[in-house]
Amino acid sequence: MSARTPLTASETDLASRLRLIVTRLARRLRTQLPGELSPSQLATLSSAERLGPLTLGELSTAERVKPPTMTKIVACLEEQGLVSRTVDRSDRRVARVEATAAGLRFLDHSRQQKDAYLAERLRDLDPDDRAALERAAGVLERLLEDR
Amino acid sequence: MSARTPLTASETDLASRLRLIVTRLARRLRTQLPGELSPSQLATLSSAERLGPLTLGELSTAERVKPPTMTKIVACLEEQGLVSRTVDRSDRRVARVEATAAGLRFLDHSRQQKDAYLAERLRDLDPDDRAALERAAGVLERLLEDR
DNA sequence: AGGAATAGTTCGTCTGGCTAATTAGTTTGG
DNA sequence: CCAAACTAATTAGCCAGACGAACTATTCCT
Repeated sequence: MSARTPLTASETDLASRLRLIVTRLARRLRTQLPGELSPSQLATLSSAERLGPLTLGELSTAERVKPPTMTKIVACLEEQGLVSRTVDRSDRRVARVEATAAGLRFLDHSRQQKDAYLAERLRDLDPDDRAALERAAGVLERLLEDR
Repeated sequence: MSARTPLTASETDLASRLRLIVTRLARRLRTQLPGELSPSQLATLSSAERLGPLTLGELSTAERVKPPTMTKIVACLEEQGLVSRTVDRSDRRVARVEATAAGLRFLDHSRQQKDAYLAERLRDLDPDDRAALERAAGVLERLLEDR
């Protein structure tokens, strides 16, 4: 976490370009879909799907949210039938949260909508611009992997 | 805005990879720096800098926020000495908001911090991975332009 | 068995956004 | 030329989402 040697100008320059791009594009994707679920509800639903059945505690650390908040988020998702809770049989303190079929449908639909926005713009690119994005996507995916 | 021909699988696939990358990275950048200014305060300060002296009304449309909200945001920034307000001489209803020297320093500092997170990770990449990102940055910048 | 630890919830509060109504200043039609 | 209509900003009151502290229920440990 500590700096080893000072960062070069080209390093910080690329970093700040990427930061601007990422934050602006994310904002645009977010505002694209004034969904019926709050951002953290949607994110929680998505985590529940990606990471399989999770306890409330696991969900709250994954979403970087405090336990009381997660309690409310999950309660709301459950009311709408998008997730189900099942108490662990061997430890009845914990409850596992899982996306329901309706939850999966909802996620799928909302992703399609968001993807459509991007895809619509991507289709206008010439092949080697697109290839550049494919390449960068791989690099960034690896970069996001290791913590 | 309407679809011309159905999107191909590779188009939507790249779109959804990019969407995931962008939303996750944005989230990480956001939570990275639990700054002393709220997101919209920071964004407002930044707009005030980028777009020169702006009226409250202009700021509130730029930030997609309602006028009363902008009143509060600006009041808070002014209290901290990061922006200044000057009433228009010819129309005394409007007030123009401008970043002060302290505001500029603050922005500069906070940008450096945010960039540091990314830059730290970018420095571990081999040259052609970095080149791929440079290339992609250009493509995405253009893509964000036309809207 | 009984105390410490753990998962989740409840309660009260704070923050940041909104709408509706208000104030102050400007423009315009009769 | 002045009253009505309009406009910029503010004030007041409300709501949603997040938080910390305290509480309940359950399990673990000796």
